Amino acid sequence: MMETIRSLGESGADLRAPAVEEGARRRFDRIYDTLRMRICLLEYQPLERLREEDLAAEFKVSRTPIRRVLVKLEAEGLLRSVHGVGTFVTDIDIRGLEQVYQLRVELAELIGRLAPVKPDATRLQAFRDALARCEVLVVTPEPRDFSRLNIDFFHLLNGLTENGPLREISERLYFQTTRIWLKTVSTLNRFSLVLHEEIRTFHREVSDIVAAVEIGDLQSVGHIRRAHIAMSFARLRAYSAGRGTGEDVPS
Amino acid sequence: MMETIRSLGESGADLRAPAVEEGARRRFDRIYDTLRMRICLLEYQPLERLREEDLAAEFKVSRTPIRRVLVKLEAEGLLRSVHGVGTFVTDIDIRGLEQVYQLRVELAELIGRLAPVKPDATRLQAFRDALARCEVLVVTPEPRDFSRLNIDFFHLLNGLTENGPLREISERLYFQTTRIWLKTVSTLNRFSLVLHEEIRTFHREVSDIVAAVEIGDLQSVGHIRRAHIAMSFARLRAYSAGRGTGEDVPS
DNA sequence: TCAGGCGGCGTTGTGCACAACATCATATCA
DNA sequence: TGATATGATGTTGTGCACAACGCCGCCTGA
Repeated sequence: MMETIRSLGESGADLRAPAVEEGARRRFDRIYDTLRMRICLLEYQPLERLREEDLAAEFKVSRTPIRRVLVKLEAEGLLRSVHGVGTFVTDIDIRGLEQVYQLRVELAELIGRLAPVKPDATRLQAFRDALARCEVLVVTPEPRDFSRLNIDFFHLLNGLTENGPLREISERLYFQTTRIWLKTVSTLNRFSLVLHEEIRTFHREVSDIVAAVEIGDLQSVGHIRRAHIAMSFARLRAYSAGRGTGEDVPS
Repeated sequence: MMETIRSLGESGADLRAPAVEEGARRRFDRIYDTLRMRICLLEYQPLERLREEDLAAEFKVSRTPIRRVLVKLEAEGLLRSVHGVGTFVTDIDIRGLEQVYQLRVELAELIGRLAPVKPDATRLQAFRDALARCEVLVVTPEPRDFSRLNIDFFHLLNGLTENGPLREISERLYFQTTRIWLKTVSTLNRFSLVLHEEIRTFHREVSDIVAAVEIGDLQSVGHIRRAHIAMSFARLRAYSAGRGTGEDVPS
């Protein structure tokens, strides 16, 4: 979409500068991606306050372009600015989280049904690489690497549909939920135990999905994913219900 | 969601000023809603250029708050700013439009399945009012009134689910498609004929849906709506395929 | 006659100073 | 002592001047 506008002047200008100097749009995207990733990886925790001036100093720009990024992140539902008070990372209660998960469950199935793309050799190899990374994680659990693999794997799956709007929406909802999931799990006192279990579960999911991708059955990919997202939320709810009890945990 | 943040300082401040003077956020929303409605009603046509300074003059503010609104509209996919050139209303080709429609078809059914709300007396009356407005339109077709009724009826339907994220996404996709639909139809030389037919079709849809709402069968509402959205796109595609031929049209 | 460069013009992007606003500590009075 | 007003302080929102950028007409040379 938007081909007509893109042809107005971007196609020739994007490749002019090799990689070193960046235009306004490139800088904007860079800051936006950085901040969104920080929010998603809990470097900025929910309810944490961000100061425009600090960000401006860090990225070596004035407040103005920072504010542009913050406005977009606010439109995506990740931030909330309050005049005279501050800009805060949003939080979602269990009820709101359930709504987002319900939607993600349905959307997961759509990826296999709406404009699925037959994965080429490169993409297939990327899936196998993800599976390999997953197997490493099972042996040596690491929260941060797990989060990154989770994000990367999500993007791989998202690339299985050519429906652009579906991709955008799935990505948005994913970024909304994964950080809350991570936050809830990381505050458990059984954290390392739960993490290990979650990684093993994730490993099973990746195995199943990669197997389905190998034979080109994208519909099954959707069904597998749907089931895992639903179960993931069910476990999350169970975790937060029994939060802090630490029942039958040795250490 | 975001209860914790809302309690930081908004709840008390919103009701302090009765209605006459407006804070920053209120002004922002007003300008945003105005521009979005203009885009949706084709007051700003696709590919049309908007000048920040003109908008600033019209709304009696500087370019700064205008730019905030434009950034948000760009994030929603309705605008596209190009440095040194201008800000343009986006256009969607038939392929992109099909993707959005495919998604809307699926989402329509979800409204009846995810957190449906039993409509109260007030809401029910609103549905009956919409049906009445529709019956007036069948007699006296009017493009603008039809667009408004279409938007209002969409919001009524969207209110039938309590799933906030689903509402947001449906609304976003609706605003993306309805203006392209209107643009395509209005450029036909059989315009008035097609409009009349579309209004009659819409009248049948509203009748069916209101009947389903009356007996509280929201699942059926979703199914009816799904069918009508799909057929609407099929007709749209047929229109643009036979655009300008004017076959078997008397006048 | 035409190809290529170059400079004016209009638009969006940026930096900076100040206004508007919310919060909190302090003072002041009953 | 307590409650209320009030100013200090820090934050986001706004206005304005200028920079960066793209487009287009003109000019120059072959």
